[in-house]
Amino acid sequence: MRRDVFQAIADPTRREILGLLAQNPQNINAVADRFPTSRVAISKHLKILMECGLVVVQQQGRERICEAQPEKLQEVADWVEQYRQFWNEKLDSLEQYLAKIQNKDADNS
Amino acid sequence: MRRDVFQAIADPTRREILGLLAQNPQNINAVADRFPTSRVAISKHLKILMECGLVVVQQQGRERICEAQPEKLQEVADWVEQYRQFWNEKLDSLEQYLAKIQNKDADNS
DNA sequence: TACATTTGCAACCGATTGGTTACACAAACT
DNA sequence: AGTTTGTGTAACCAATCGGTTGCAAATGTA
Repeated sequence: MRRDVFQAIADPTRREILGLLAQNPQNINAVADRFPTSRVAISKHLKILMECGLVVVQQQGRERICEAQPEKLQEVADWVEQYRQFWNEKLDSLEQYLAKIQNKDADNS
Repeated sequence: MRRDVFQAIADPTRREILGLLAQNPQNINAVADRFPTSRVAISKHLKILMECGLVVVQQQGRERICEAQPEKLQEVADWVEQYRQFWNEKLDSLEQYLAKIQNKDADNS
């Protein structure tokens, strides 16, 4: 089952989990304790995050320490970035428009 | 029904639609013609993109011209950006590590 | 007026999603 | 040795998703 970063971060719980793990790595139960849902549900979310490389796990005895690996978010950043120019241009022309009508207003006053 | 930008861009077809509309605005049938799926399916995707503000529509007679409004991607950019420092730090320490073992290697040669 | 085009909406469908409970099992304490 | 702790897996469930077909309605055009 091929996992996709965009799909992984679509769920707000998974985004929150990534936030927690970025602050400090911790085992699965510790993560699950922070949410109202069951351990199994969180475990499934973690599995998805692992499958797309946003989280890595390190076995330590019976515990599995999960760590955030947000480099994979680069793919998302790149995709968004291609629209940056697009919306900056629109904002620029809006600014020019606003500047123009402000000047006009000043002329009329 | 509250739509969320993260959920909207999770689907590859919707990301592609946004790409098409960023190149040039066009009506719903024109978009649908670019995909192997039915018009209704594309129409549903467009509805989701509209509901979260990534696409705006302008009625023109019987046609509805769809236009990309990628400003809403700022929310995604902001979320990703908060992890930038995190992964830059990791890359930095990797670089330092690589530099270190390279020096060691040079010493040994 | 008759016809073609563009679109929305309702009903349906199979697959996926996010969740649950129940059970199993190895690692670590007492 | 017995018990607690951390985790995986299987079976199930309701809701959502991405897709379909069929029909209706409004706007253009011949």
